[in-house]
Amino acid sequence: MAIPLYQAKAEFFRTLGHPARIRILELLAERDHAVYELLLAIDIEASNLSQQLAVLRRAGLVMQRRESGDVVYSVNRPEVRDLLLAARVILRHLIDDQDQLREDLKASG
Amino acid sequence: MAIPLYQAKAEFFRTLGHPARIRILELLAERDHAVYELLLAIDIEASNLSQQLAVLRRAGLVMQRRESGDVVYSVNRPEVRDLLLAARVILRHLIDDQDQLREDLKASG
DNA sequence: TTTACACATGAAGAAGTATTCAACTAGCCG
DNA sequence: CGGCTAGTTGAATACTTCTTCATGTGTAAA
Repeated sequence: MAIPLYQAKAEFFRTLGHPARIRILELLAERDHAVYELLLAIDIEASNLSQQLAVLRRAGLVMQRRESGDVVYSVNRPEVRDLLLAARVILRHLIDDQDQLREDLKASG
Repeated sequence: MAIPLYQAKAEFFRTLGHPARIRILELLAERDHAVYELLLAIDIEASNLSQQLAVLRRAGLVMQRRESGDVVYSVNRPEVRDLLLAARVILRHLIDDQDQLREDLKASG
């Protein structure tokens, strides 16, 4: 095996690099969700949702269980919440920067 | 414009989803580096390195300046460090989980 | 057991990203 | 200025990842 660590990191970030997977994680960070709930919230095809859930499962980020009829997913690593938060902070700054740039251009042009 | 936020987040994570870019950010999180230093540390072609630096620049994560002859890069958003740290923590757990699984398999098989 | 529903999987074409090569630009020194 | 070195860019091909569709599996109710 022995995958270099920086490659594992890159793979990990790529796992997060999809709009549907981000939404899934954010919903699951709030509380556990059944598949049909995710389906209602996310607006993609059922089979696509399954694929994305499979990606997250393979990465070890979420877990599946069966509960009185339907399949319920939960976040396996609570730290995911911290990560999403850290990302949100940076993104906020990046977007502010962009807005600032736009302002400056408007003012000078 | 008006890109949904979860899409911006996904894009942001994809920006980090490349081994070379991770290494660049980690090196720059430590201290500023000239391009030739990155080149020595990372072992990819110069033009490839430039491409990856361009990706990070476009994302607004790093900055370029010229300093007595050579081009020096620095991290634009100090919070990147927090993010990389949060990722490291999760990754550590994920890898531990995997190891544990391997152990269990070995013990039971 | 048969039917029905909810979810998962495999495979294939479409879409996106990486790596490489060749050509270009910016700054520096003779 | 002319040529040199360091870094960047664009474009082409190779590689990954997405999305969709057809099919498979599991559970529950009839």
